[in-house]
Amino acid sequence: MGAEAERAVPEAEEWADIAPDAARRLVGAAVQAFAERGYHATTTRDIAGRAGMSPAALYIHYKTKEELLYRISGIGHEKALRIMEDAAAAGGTATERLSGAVRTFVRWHAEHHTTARVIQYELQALGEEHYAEITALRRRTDRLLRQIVQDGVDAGEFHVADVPGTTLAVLSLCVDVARWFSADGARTPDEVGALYADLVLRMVGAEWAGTSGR
Amino acid sequence: MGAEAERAVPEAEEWADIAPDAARRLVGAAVQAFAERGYHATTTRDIAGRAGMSPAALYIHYKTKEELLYRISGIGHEKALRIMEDAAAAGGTATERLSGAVRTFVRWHAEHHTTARVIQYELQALGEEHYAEITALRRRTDRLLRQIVQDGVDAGEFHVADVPGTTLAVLSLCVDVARWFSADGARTPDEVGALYADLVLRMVGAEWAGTSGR
DNA sequence: GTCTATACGATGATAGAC
DNA sequence: GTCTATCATCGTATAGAC
Repeated sequence: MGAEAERAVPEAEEWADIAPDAARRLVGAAVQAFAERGYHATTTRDIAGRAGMSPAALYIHYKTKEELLYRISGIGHEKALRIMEDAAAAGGTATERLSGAVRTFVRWHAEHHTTARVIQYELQALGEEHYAEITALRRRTDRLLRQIVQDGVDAGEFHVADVPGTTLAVLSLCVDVARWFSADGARTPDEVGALYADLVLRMVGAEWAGTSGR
Repeated sequence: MGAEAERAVPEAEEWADIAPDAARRLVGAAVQAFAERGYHATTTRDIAGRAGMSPAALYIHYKTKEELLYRISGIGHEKALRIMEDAAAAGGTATERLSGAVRTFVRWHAEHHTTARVIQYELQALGEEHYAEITALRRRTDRLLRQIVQDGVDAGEFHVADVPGTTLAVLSLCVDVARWFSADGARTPDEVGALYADLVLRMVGAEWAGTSGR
């Protein structure tokens, strides 16, 4: 990476691989608008306007408004899944893997809260087929996390009575960061990630959990 | 309560104090529609249709579609606040009060997940003034929960490094139940409430937390 | 209070010039 | 590829009869 590109806005490089330039600008504009007002409250005119184009220009690059949401959702969910995959495949104890997974997953949801808010809370606006496709990605993420928790239980590191229920709660907790996180809030994405990793280790009854608060 | 009124649908009595009958039916229809599709994707025609009325009939009872959301949001948030107030005012240790608060709060969000989904996830559709009013109710709920946590820390029952952050996480966790809970899922509202009460006690490092899983 | 009919602005999407 | 102009439709809300 060139040292001169300091990227004040994380979103700037988030869609770097989308070409041409106009298509990328449209995605960026749509993410912002969808996150602010919601999919249905956002007009194609608004999206095009933010991208510096006429309303018609949008349809050169995307067939419908829904396709725009679908693209955003796909890329976002693949990124979230990748994070979970990497954490699950990492070495170390279940405790270390769970801690890493939560820290990274939460940090991404905080850092990219605009994108995350769209992919997590505008799902229902997807068409039926697209919705099913995205749901499959979500289930894979859930399975990976559940396996880490199960590994910890099997190894005697965690103490969890209801593994699926606890996993669901953990995922719900982490995802919901996208809803309340604000860039000008009191906490950095790093700090939230660290806090949440600690909280989740407590939730699963990890042996050494809670040390930091004791 | 009469033994013959078995209420298969919890929503049926949720708006019991709204009169006249048509206004109540409209609120019920709006809650269902808003929860299913979201506020902006719901048309006034849809709401009126579900309530068995013509589109115009809606405007006899509510000035705008937004007012309908505002009424729903107000009643729902007041109920949620009441739950938290009762739990905070209850006797017993901080551990008992936190456990009770979470169990009841979560049970309500599961049992009334349709209403809860609307009041928690369609907030942004409110007008500016209404939004501010509702936000005030939300802040009171947050303060009450935070005080319980702080009490537990002060009493040495809890071990929490970051009280506001942990409280935020707990509230986020509990509220998000409304998003994923389904009446035909594997768990009853009671079960979810019990699970979450346990998880939250672990999150705050309550002295005896985690017993059930160990 | 409810209905039918309708005003009227906004919206997703397209046509055709450049 | 982008723009201007425009279409067809939908959506909120109102008017006026009953």
